[in-house]
Amino acid sequence: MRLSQYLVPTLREVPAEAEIISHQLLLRAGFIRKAASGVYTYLPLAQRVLARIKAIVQEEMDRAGGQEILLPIIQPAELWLESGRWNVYGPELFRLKDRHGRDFCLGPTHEEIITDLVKGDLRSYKQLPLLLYQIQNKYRDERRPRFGLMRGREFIMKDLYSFDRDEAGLDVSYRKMYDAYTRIFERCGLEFRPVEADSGPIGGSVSHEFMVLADSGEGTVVYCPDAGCRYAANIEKAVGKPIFSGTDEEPSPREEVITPGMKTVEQVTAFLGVGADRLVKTLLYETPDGVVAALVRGDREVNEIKLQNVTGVERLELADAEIIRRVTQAPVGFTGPVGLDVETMVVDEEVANMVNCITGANRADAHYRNVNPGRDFRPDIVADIRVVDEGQVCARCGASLKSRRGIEVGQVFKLGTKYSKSLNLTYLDEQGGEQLVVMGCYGIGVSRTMAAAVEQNYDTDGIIWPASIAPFKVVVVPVNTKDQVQTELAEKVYRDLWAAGIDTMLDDRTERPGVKFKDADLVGYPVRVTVGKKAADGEVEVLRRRTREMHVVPVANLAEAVREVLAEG
RNA sequence: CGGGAUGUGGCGCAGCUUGGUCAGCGCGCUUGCCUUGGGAGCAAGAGGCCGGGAGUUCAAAUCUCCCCAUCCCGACCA
Repeated sequence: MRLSQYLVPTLREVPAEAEIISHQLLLRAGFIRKAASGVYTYLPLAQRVLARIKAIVQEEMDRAGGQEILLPIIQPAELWLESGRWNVYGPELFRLKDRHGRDFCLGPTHEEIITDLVKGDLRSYKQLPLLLYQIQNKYRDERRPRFGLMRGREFIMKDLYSFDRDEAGLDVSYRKMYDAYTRIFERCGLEFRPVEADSGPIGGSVSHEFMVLADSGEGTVVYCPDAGCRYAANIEKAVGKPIFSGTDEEPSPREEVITPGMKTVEQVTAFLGVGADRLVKTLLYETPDGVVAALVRGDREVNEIKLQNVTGVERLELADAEIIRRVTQAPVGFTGPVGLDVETMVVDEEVANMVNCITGANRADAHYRNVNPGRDFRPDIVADIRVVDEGQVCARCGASLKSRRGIEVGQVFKLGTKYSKSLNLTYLDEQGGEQLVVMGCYGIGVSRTMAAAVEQNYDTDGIIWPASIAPFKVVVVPVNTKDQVQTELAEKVYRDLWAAGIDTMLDDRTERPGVKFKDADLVGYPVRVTVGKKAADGEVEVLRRRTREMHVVPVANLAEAVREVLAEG
C-alpha cells in the first residue's frame, strides 16, 4: 500500500474526548473515528488489525474442532420471550420494531438463537460433541459507554458454544477452549493471565476470565506471587485464607458502651483503642426477598457478588438510611446483629469464629463489647462474603496476595444444563433415551482485544504493535523525495518486501522526513525501513520500533533482516 | 440511572462574567517559493446557520427557558 493513497488521517493533537491511551492513540494514529457514543468506524488500519486478530481466533477455534457459522444480528423477540430474557435483560437490549410492528432486538449475545438452531437439528448422540462459533458485531445499550473501544455499544465478539452429551464431555470441551484461549492471547503478543471468575448472571459452575494486565483495566486480578502456587482470580471471586482474631480469649459477658457520634469503624476503633479486626461491620441490603444483613470484620469489605451468590437473591442494594432506621431503630452507623430482625443474616466465616467482638448496639451512640456469635446472635448463613484483595493471605499456600488491574478480553463458562433444561434441548443416547445436552460458552472481545493490545504496547511516540497483529509489518520511508536514487530504491525495496510475503506500507508522500518518522512511530509499524543517504551504496536502515535498535543492511539481505526483527515480536 | 462538566471551521482552544467594533488564535488543509535524517520557513488562500429551538432586546456566540449531543465520576459486562 502507498501511504499517499491510503486513508490514515493522523492527528497531531489529542482529541479532547479520549481519556485512556488506547482511545487516544487509535484516534490519533488514524485507526478509528467515532460515529456515536460507543459506536466507532474502523478505518483501514484498524480493519487490518481486526482481520489479524480474527484470523488467529479462527485458526485456534478450528484447531480445537470449532465450526464457524454466521448468525443473525437482528433477532426476533419470540426467542427472547421464550427464554425469559426479553424482560430480564432490561434497557441494555437494543430493541426495534419492523414495519408491521413486530418486535426485534439487536443481539447482545447469541445463546437463544444458537440453542434454537441446534434444537432444530440435533437428534443423536452421534452428532456430539458439537462446537459452533461466530465472530460478529454485538450490541449492548450500555448505561455508560466509555474508554473508546473498551466499552462500546457496538463491538465485535467471538462466541463459541459447546454441546456435549455429559459433564465429562463438557470438561474436555472446556479444556480445549481454555487451551485455545491461552494460545490465542499468546499469539496476539499480550501479557495476560487466566483467572478464576464468577459466572455471574450467565450462570453455570466453573468460569475463567482471560485478563490482559494493564493499569487502565476495569477489573482487578488477585494473584498469588508464589511461583509454585499460581493462584489467580478476579477480585469478584477471589478467596483468601480466613484469619480468626481473638480466638484465644474466653467469651466475656456482653456489655454496652457509649460511643457518641462514632459511626465509622475508624472512629470506633480509635475511641475504644482496639484494632479494626476486633470489630464487626453489619451492613443491610435491600433485596426483593427482604432485608439481608451482611457481617464482615471491621477491616474487610463486603463482596456483593459473593453475597448475592450465597443468598440467591436476584438483586441487592445497600439499604438507605430510612430502611436502616426502620430495621434497627437506630441511625446509620450503629447497626449490629444482636436482636436484629432481618430476613437473612449472612455472616462471614471470619466473623463466625470471632470471640468478644465489638458490634453496633442498634441504638444511637452505642456499641456492644464482647459480642459472641452463636451466643449473642444466630447466623442464618456462614460463608465467605468478603472482598479478598492485595495483602490478604493465599488460601492455598499462605503467601501474601498481590493484585493488578486487568482488561477482560475473554471468558469461558461451563453452563451445564442450565439452558438446555429451560429450552428443552435434548438428544437420544444409545439406548434411545432422551438426555439433556450439556453446554459451555466461550467469548472473546475482538475489538476490545485490539484496544487492550494498545494499552499494553505503546510509548510516548505512539503505538507499538506486536508483529502478529500489526496492520502492516513494515513501513518504508524514503528520506528525501527529491532524491531519485532514494525514491527508486524505496520502490524496489517495497516491491521486494511484498514479493517476500511481508505486508509493507510505502510512505511515498512528499513530506519532510520528520513528519514521516513521527507518523511511522504513531501508527506503530513494528519495523521501519529508512531509505536515506546510503541508498547510493544500496544500503538501507532497519529500525525496530519497540527498542529503536537500528542496523544498516544491504538491500539484498533486507527481507531476511526484516524477518529476524519481526521474529522478536 | 444519579452527580459534574462541555458544545465556537477537520483537530485543540480563546471570546461569554461586563450584549454592539466579535467571528478570533494555534495546528491541519489549498497554491506558490524554499527546505529535506525527527511534526521547517515565507507569502497568498479556502473553510464556521458560534449544538438546536423558543424567548428577552434596537441589537445575542454572549442573557433566560426548553431540547439534543458528547465527555468525566459511582452500581453491570466481552
